[in-house]
Amino acid sequence: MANRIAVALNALADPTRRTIFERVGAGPGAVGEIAAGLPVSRPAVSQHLKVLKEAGLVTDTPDGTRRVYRLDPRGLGALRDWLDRFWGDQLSAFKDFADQQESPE
Amino acid sequence: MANRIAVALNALADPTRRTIFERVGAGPGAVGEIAAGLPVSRPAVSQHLKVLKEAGLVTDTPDGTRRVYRLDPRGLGALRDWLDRFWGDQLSAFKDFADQQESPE
DNA sequence: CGATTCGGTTAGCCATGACTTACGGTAAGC
DNA sequence: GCTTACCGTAAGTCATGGCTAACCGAATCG
Repeated sequence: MANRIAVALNALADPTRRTIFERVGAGPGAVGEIAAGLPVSRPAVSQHLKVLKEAGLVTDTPDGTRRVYRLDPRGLGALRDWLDRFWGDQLSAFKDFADQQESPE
Repeated sequence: MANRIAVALNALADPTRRTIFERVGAGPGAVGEIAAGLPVSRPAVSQHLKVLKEAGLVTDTPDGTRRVYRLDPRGLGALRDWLDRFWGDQLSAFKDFADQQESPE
């Protein structure tokens, strides 16, 4: 369970992979289509999609020789649940304090 | 703005750093206290805390020679907002489909 | 069935970053 | 003031992983 979070966070840590993920989030697409709008090669995109798939963040659907990728709500949901675990007492207590200090770099 | 997300996700991607983050989430503590319960050296923890701090995930408060770290709601909030952006039409539409298929590996 | 297109896989190179050891700096205690 | 405790920083080493180039498999079309 905790491992699920680890894999998901690790997957979203890479900038290129995050770009691919957001691209898929904007609408389903094939590997070639996604790679066309990126500065990396198609195999690189394929590798990234594999990582995202194993992280439960995207799913693939064969369509002839093509392969359409779309978002997978499972990974997103797990991440969200994990984040919500930190909305505890001390956090909301500190929230007021932080809102006042608000140091704009 | 998008950079804020990048830094936060990158910070949480490392297992050791995520352990430290969860430890801080369980309650404020000094560097030595946190390092005592981990298999890595104290400087390593210090470096990780620096990354977490720059990511807006924790804040530090001097207390004599000690330095107490606690959670920072800003980073968490930014991450949550970013995640919520993916709860769009296609995702909720796919949600039903996914619930039925539910392939338990 | 041969040619084409699309995608996943492998091998290898190279940059990033996590870790330890050693050091310097500051605040409390005798 | 001198020692002790606590922490951050610098330098250096080593493993992880992202990228490309080349190859192989599968499905469509003539």
